Amino acid sequence: MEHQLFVYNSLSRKKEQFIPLHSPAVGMYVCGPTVYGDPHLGHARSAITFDLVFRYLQALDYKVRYVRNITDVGHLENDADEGEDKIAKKARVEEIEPMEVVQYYINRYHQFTNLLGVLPPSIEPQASGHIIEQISLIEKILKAGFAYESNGSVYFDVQKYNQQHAYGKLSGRVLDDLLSFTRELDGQSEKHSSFDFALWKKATPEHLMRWPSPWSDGYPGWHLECSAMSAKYLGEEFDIHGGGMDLLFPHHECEIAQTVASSGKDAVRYWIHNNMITINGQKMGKSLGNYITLEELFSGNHKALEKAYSPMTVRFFILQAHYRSTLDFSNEALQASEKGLQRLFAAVKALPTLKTSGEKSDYVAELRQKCYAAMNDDLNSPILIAHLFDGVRYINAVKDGHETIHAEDLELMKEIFSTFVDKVLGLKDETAAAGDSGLIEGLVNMILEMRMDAKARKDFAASDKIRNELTNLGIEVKDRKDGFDWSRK
RNA sequence: GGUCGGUUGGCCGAGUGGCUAGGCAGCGGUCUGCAAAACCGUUUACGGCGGUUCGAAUCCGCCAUCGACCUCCA
Repeated sequence: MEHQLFVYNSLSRKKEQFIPLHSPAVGMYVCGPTVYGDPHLGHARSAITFDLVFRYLQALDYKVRYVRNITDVGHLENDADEGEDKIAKKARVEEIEPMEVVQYYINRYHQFTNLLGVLPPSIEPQASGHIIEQISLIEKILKAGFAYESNGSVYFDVQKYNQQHAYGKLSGRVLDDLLSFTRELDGQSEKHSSFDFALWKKATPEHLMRWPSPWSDGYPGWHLECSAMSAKYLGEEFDIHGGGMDLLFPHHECEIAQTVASSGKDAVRYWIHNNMITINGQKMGKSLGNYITLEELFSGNHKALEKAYSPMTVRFFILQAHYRSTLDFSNEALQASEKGLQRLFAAVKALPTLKTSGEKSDYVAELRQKCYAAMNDDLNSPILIAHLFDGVRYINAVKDGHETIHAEDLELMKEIFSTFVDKVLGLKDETAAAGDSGLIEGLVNMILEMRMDAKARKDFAASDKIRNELTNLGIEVKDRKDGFDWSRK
């Protein structure tokens, strides 16, 4: 590979050069949503972060198998492996089948991530479709002696595991410290220790989602699906595992323990975690009740929203921050992104119309290098965007005749914008996309030509009337020295 | 209490031992019948206190403060 990509590995807490196990093939597993609620801004950040990784790896000519799971079973409502399954609860409350809940929210998730320009993963496995794999993994862990059965349920024996391996190495935790601070078990629990976690849970009689197993009719523990499905589709060892930072502990820590316990080795080479979205400095989350769903965001129908924000505005807003930083939500920030994105696309639209002349310059080639350098440095999309805005300034200067661009440089500039704006950042011009745009374009151009004639006659009453009418129809007109530009709002 | 991470100009948000991202907003100007856009210029920030250094916002220490995780959360 021509470029040296460095990514921050949560395990080593350092930026490391990314070297795939089997280049040019890359295996990436990302924790997807638990489908019991509408997707919100936090889901968008995770989806977009790993979409960026997916896209950039492909731009570097890697062949990526991107697996993103759907959690549709086993994710419990409360702590200590004692609560109700989230999806089962939703189904009970709404008096529908659990799988109806699952399907509904999968559809919603796909609908909204699609609007956000998130590419579908290569494989999107569901936990409920991989019960056999999960049971077989439990058997391996039992056989290796790192789990025990208790009243029809199976638990992972964290303390035993910790005697031979380092439990907590991903999140920087020390088991003894954890144990000394945690509350005592009440003696009723099936677990030997509070940090043991469920691999298999025996279903209560009223529990709807249940499968037969050697231990009981029941269902798998939440952490298990990722270990089982990543191994199935990416092998015992693979390159990247991603997810939100809030999954680092205990979810990913447990995954590591399960994998090491069953196979004796670590599966994941690079752990990548995206940071949270905050609102008024506080994490946006379901449990805090301060989250904004994507539907609300796109419609503006939420008390915290001054207006609706388009999917691309949201995507751009998220990409303007580095994925490992918290990103604070505010109307002001979203509106700044909205304006900035318009400026970016105005330049993209101007690009094919630029007149070429003058000498070749190093500027464009250097710009291209800077863009790659930004992405190679732990996928620094905000720096990439800053460089692209440099390019925007240059494009505008050429457009206004203050600067010249050689034909070869123009081609290179087009390539840069196509690669980075379209392919890597995945930004699409929403205003341009319409099925009948050909007809509309023709009509608007015709009307604006007539307005030009009116202007030439100094009939400003007519020309202003045309402009006002078009503005009312959502078409913004911008006069130029030698003609006009227009765009749909 | 433990672990980790922030604290940057009006707002968002990068980065860095010396060359002072970027976006948005503001101000002044160019252009324009007007408007918008664009362009040019402009406002020069890094929580506090010490230390290291020729030089620190960037490294170290202490303090303050905010947050994340330690229960489910992207």
